[in-house]
Amino acid sequence: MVVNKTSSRARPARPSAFEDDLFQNIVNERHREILEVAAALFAEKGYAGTSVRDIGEKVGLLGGSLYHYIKSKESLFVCIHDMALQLAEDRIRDAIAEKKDPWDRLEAACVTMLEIKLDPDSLTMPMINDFQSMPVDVRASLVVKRDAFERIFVELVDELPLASGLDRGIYRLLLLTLLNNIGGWYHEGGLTPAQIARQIVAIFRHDR
Amino acid sequence: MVVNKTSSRARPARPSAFEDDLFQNIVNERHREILEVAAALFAEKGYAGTSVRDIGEKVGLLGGSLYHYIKSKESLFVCIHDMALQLAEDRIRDAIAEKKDPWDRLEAACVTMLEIKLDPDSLTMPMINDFQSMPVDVRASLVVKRDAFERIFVELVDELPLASGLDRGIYRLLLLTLLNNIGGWYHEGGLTPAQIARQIVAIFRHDR
DNA sequence: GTTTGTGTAACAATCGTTTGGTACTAAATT
DNA sequence: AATTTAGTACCAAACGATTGTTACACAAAC
Repeated sequence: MVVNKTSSRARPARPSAFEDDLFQNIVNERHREILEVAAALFAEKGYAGTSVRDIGEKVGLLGGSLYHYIKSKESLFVCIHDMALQLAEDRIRDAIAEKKDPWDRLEAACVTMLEIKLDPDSLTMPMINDFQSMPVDVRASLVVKRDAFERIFVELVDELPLASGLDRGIYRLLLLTLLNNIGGWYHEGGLTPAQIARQIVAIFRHDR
Repeated sequence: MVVNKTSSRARPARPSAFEDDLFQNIVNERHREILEVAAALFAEKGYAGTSVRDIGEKVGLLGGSLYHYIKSKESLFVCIHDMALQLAEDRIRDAIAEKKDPWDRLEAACVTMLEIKLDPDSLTMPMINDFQSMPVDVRASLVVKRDAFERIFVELVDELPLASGLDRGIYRLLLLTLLNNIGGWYHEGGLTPAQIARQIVAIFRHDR
């Protein structure tokens, strides 16, 4: 039948949805795809280095068409960033809840953190460090949220029976710097995120 | 005197230079200024986030006029990057030459490295991690040179009487990750670069 | 009179974003 | 059951701004 001469575009706006579930899924599907693709691109090429058209191409849309789903490129980044932080915080709190020993808890947190940050196809990956090319006001708000997230590690480090002579402030700062920047050289095929995390904790372990 | 009606532009191309030294200096002065300003901007806003006109404005030139000194924005970055690495390597080799004890040598290297990377007005500062928004081929060549530079630390780590159970490969990778990314949060007024470096070595110190 | 430094002005490309229209579906109205 | 209405998902095309870069003119110094 000649019915679909124009089928190359114009995917059905909605599926045959008697059930609201499916409809919801389709909508969220696209939203989620955009978030994930954008997250991956931001992580790979930075915020300034990623164009809206780049994102569109990877989802199969024109750049302009993205604006049906997003308010602006900036808001898209902020959204991704916030979701990533929230998801990470939840997963980490979950992981440390079952542990009692302070060093075990720190290790669990580090392992989870790295697994999140190094997961190549997850929107949680790009808890990007790319605040650089951001407008200053946005950057400020991002930093605030990041700081809030990192308070988990304040608690964890405070629990530690840490060797005297080590300042807990810089200790935590250094640990987070490490966790945040493994992504710069990590590639699949070498050590697993968990193995790396355990090496980190091994180095940072200085008992009182 | 009305002599300088047009003085807002057209600074004398050369000073009254009987001596070649001075002439050389002036030429290099401009060159160096451009290198430094560009370095600072790249470090602050990233490569993609810094425009040629941004750089020009900070040196007091129009964007187009910069092309009297540079071949392209890309080559400017590469040039800065290479000079920074060379300078850093020299200074670090210098600093460790006088030390004998392996841990002392590592500490000297770390202190020097951080002093270089955290010096706000030095073109050595931006041994930037911003390879992200770079064309892939350029990125590859930058990584090669960076790897060459970091071989200093391969030697230093190999010398260490390191506690067994610690893999020297990741150990070095983690140490460098740390040194390379302090710039993300460092600001003057807190600990000095040297103090931070010593804290790092204190944490990384695990004798056999 | 050539060389060196700079401004002016433009180039094509790309940027984020907006507008307007088209294909389509789901629900409402007839 | 047929037709209108509403609304979604998308493309096509353009918008003004900004990007890296070049061509050309002019002024000062040699």
